[in-house]
Amino acid sequence: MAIFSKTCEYAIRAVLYIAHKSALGKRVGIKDIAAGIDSPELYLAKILQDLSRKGIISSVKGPNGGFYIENGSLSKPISDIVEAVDGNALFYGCALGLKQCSEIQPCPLHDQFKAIRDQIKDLLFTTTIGAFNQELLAGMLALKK
Amino acid sequence: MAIFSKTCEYAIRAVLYIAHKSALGKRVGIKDIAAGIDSPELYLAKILQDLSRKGIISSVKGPNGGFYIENGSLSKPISDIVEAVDGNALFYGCALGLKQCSEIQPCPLHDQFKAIRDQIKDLLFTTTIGAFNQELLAGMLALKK
DNA sequence: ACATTAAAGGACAAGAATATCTTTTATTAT
DNA sequence: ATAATAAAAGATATTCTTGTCCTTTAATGT
Ligand code: FES
Ligand code: FES
Repeated sequence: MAIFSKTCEYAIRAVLYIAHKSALGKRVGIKDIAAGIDSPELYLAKILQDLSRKGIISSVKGPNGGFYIENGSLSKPISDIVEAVDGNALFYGCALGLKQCSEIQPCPLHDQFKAIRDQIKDLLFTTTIGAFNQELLAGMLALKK
Repeated sequence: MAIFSKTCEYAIRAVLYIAHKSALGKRVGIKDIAAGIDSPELYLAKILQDLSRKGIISSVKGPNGGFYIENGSLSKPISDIVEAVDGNALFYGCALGLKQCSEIQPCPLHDQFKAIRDQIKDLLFTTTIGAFNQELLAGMLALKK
């Protein structure tokens, strides 16, 4: 098992793709994005519809339409995407699936896992959607397989 | 999404349950285990069959039969269970689902994620199945919801 | 030997995640 | 106004995960 669902992996890659194109004032169509991140086009369309409804990305229909990200949204954390798609189990859930993670009745992995989980939170809560724009434009980071 | 599959959560909880009972020389039946870790009995039976085939736990049929763990196996790492059930994507896979995690064509989260992934590996590779036996016997750790 | 017990094995069912297809709605350019 | 474009929406298909049921096999005690 990976750390994110496949849907969430597509979502993050797509949002980062849109973000760096969007920083240039360009809107991008679903075909472009799907090709850019190597994902099934029609499935990705569903995911982006959802992110659009949730206000993480924006879109316009019609000619020259497409997806884009408000400048203000570039400073939103990656965790917003994760939470929208996978929920917050990764941030607050018990590693071993107990109903709730608790200090009082901890599971065997609790102490060590909590430290790791805090770092995952830290990574996702403090890294913004726009953080990689330069490196993405420079081609130093990959979004496709 | 949680960090382990539900199947893997059941597997780890069950193995730890068997381990601490087993340290007392007791074998435990599937009913006992399922009640002890709060899991669907028949599904758990399938999971334990699999772990038994893979040599992580042992079993005997018939009266006074049940599951147990060889003393030697108590020193096996938890990662053996995870790998048997969820594979090794968590240890070696790319956070964003790229075909392979690479230093040369890293995904945006690579640098930071690698550090976290290394800690997950460290936790699971160095923590043994038997490590929690005392605390489990003392009732200081929980395995059920 | 025989009956009883408990896991192993195979088949099936329900649900969720992933993926595709078709129609509708909004926007733009002519 | 009209035609063309592109996302939204709704419906359906496929695959994987999770869960259950039923029969078989192996071990034990009498
Ligand atoms: S109780 Fe399991 S991680 Fe906290
Ligand atoms: S390339 Fe994505 S985690 Fe290494």
